[in-house]
Amino acid sequence: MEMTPRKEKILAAVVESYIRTGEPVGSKTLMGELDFQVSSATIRNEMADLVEMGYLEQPHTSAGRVPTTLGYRYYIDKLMNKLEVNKDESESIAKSVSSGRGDPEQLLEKAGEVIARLTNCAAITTLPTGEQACVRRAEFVPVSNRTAMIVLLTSAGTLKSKACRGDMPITQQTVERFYAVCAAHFIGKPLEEIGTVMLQTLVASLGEFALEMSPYFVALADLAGEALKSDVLLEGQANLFNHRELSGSVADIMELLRKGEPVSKLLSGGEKDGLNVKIGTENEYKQLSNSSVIVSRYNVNGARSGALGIIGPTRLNYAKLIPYMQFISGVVGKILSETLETLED
Amino acid sequence: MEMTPRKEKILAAVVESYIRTGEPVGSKTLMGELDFQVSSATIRNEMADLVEMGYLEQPHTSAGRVPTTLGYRYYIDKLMNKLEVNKDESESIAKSVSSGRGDPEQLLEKAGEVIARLTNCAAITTLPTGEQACVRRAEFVPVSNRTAMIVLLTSAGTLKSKACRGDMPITQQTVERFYAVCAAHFIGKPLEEIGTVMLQTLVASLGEFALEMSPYFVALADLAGEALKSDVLLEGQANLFNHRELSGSVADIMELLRKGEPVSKLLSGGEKDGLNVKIGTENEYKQLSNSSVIVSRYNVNGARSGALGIIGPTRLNYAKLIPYMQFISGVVGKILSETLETLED
DNA sequence: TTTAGCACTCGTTAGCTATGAGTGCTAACT
DNA sequence: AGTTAGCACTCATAGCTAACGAGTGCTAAA
Repeated sequence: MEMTPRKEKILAAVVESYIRTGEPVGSKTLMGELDFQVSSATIRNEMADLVEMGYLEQPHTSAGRVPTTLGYRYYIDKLMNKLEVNKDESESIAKSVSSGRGDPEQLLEKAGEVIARLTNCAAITTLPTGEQACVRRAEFVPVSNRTAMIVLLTSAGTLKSKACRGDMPITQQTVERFYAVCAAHFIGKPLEEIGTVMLQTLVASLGEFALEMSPYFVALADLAGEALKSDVLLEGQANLFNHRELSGSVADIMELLRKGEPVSKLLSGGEKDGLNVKIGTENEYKQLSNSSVIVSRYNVNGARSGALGIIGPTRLNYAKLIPYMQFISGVVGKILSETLETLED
Repeated sequence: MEMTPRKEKILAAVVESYIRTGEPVGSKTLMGELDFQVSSATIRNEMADLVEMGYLEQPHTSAGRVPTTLGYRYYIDKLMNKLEVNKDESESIAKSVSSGRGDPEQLLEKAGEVIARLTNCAAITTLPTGEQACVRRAEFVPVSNRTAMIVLLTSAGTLKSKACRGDMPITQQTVERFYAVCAAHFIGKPLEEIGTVMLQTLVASLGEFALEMSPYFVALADLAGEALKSDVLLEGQANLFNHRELSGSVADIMELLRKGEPVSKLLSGGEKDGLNVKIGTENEYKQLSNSSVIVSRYNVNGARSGALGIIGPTRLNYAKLIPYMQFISGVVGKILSETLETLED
C-alpha cells in the first residue's frame, strides 16, 4: 500500500479536524473539509487504507478516525504548513518576554509564563547551561567577624552568592589569601573541573591556612556546582487540567515534572533547527504517552545553551505552536546574548 | 438543645471515624467504636439531635452522618486529644529539616518537603518576612568596565544580588561614591522606607554624579524590594490528587496557589499559639470550601516572622497533624534564629 | 429513658432497550 | 478500475426499570 496525494490530503484533513474538535472524525464530516469533491464512501475506502497503513485508528468500530502517533508524525514532517507568527503578535510576545531582561532566571520564567499563556500548555524552560562556562570572577565580602559572602560570576553570566561562616576571625590577610588562591586556582577554570577532588588537593596545598580558608572555598565550589546544574523552571502546569484527554494522567505528569532531573533530559534531545517534537508514545516516559512535547533550544552567542518546551495533549496545534516556540526561543537567545555582551564590556 | 457528655463522645467518634475512613458513619458502625454500650436506636436519636444542632449532616436521607464545619470546629476546640509527636519521629524530622540550614529559602523549601511528605497534603511556606528588617550591608563589586554586581544583605539574613550596567565606565571613584552614599542613606534603613520616593530625592541630591551613580542605587532599591516581599514556597501540590473528595477542586486550588499573593494572606491570620486552623467554609476563598488549612507561624528571635501551612481535605487528621505543624514550625524558628546569631557575630 | 421492630428513603448497580453516528461491504454506475 | 448509492451491522451512550441494601425515623413496649 503506498501513499497517494489524495490520501495525504485526507490524512491532513483528519489530523487538522481532530486537532480542532477533539472528536473522532467521520467520513461525512470530512467531505465538507476537503478541497475536492468525492463521496463519503470513497473517503471511507481511503481511510480504511490509512488505518491499515498505521496512520489512523478507530477508538471503536462505529466511531470516526483519530490520528495515530505515526499519523501525527507524517503530518508534521511532510504535510503541515507552518503558520507564520504574525507581526503584531510577534511584537507583543517579544515585548512581554524582554520585560524579564536582566537576570537569566527572571527571563526564562517570563518566557515560560508567556508560553504557558499562549499555548494553554504546561511550559518547561531550562536556564542557560554552564557546561562550557568557567569562573569569571569570585568575590569575598566580609559581613561580620566570622562570616563572609562568597559571590561567583560565571562566563555564562550566572551570578550566585552564599553566606559562609568560617572558624576563625576574618582579617585583611584572609581576604588577600582568598583572592590569591582564586586567581591561581579558580579564575578561568571550567565549572565542571571544580569538584571535591580538585577541592581536596587545593585544601591540602593550603598548608597552615587550610583551617582558616577552606570553608570559603568549599562554599565557592558549592556555588560552582549550583551554577553548573541547569535549573528547570515550570510554568502553567494548571493548564494541563484544561485538556480533557489528559484528565487521567495530569497527576502523573505533574509528579514527573516535579522531580526536575528527568525533565532536563526531556528537553535535551532532538536536533533539526534545535527543534524537537515528541508525540505520544515517542516519549520515553510512559506518563507522557498521551502527551506531546515540543522543545526548541535557544542559542546564546551561537552556542546551544538551553531550551523551552511545552507539554500538552497529542492533539496540539502543531502548525501554530511550533513556529511560536521557535520564535520565542529565538527571542530568548537574542536577549541572553545581548546581556552577555553587556557583561563582556 | 444543649450538649451533653454523651453527645460529645458520639460527635468525637463520628469525626474520628469519618477522618479515618472517609465514609459517612452510621449508627451501627458507631456502636462498636464507643466506650459505652447503647443500642443503635439510642445513637440514632442522639445523632438526630447533633444534626439539629448543626454539628453533623447527612449527604442524603439514607446515608450515615458526616461532620459539618461546625462539627469539626467543636471537635478541634473542645474534644480532640492532640497526639504527641513521638521522639524517634521528632528527631528524624528535625534532622531532615535542618539539612536545609544555611539559606532561609533552602530551609523553608526543605521544611515544605518534609511537611508535604509527612502529611500527604500540599505544603505552603513563607520566607521570614522582612517587615522590620533593615539594610545591614551593601556591596559594590565591579565586574567589567561598565557592569557591577550589587549585593544586599539585610538584618533578617536575606542575601540578594543583581548585576547592573551603568552608563559610564566604573572607576575607583565610582566605588567610593557608592559606599559613601550607602553609608549615608542605606545602611541601617528599614527596607520599607526604600521606595521610589526616597530614591528620587536621593538621585536629585547626587548632583553631577546622578547620571553615573543612579543605576546602581536603582538596583539596590530593587533588591530591597525583593527582600521585603515575603516569598511563598509551595511543595507537594501533587498530593492533593491523593484525596478523592478534592478531585473536583484540585485544579481550582492549584490555580489559587499559583498566584502566590493571596496565599500569604491565607497564612497571615489566626492567633492562639501562632496556630490557625480553617475548616472548609471558614476559608475566605471559595476554592477552599472543601479543604482545611492548618497554619503554624514560626518565630525568629521571639518575633513572628513567617508561617508553614498545609492544605488538604476537611477530613484531616487534626489530632496528629496540628502537633506536627507546631513542632516543625518550632524547629524552623530555632534554626533561623541560630543562623541569624551567626551573622551577628 | 432505652430499645426492638418495622416501614420508608434513596443512592447504587445491573440489565434492558432505543438511538444514532459511523462503518464495511456489495452491487450498480461511469 | 475507480466511484458511488444503498444497506446491514457495530457499538458507545442515554434512559428506563427493578432489585438491593445501608441507614434512617418513628412507634410502641420494656
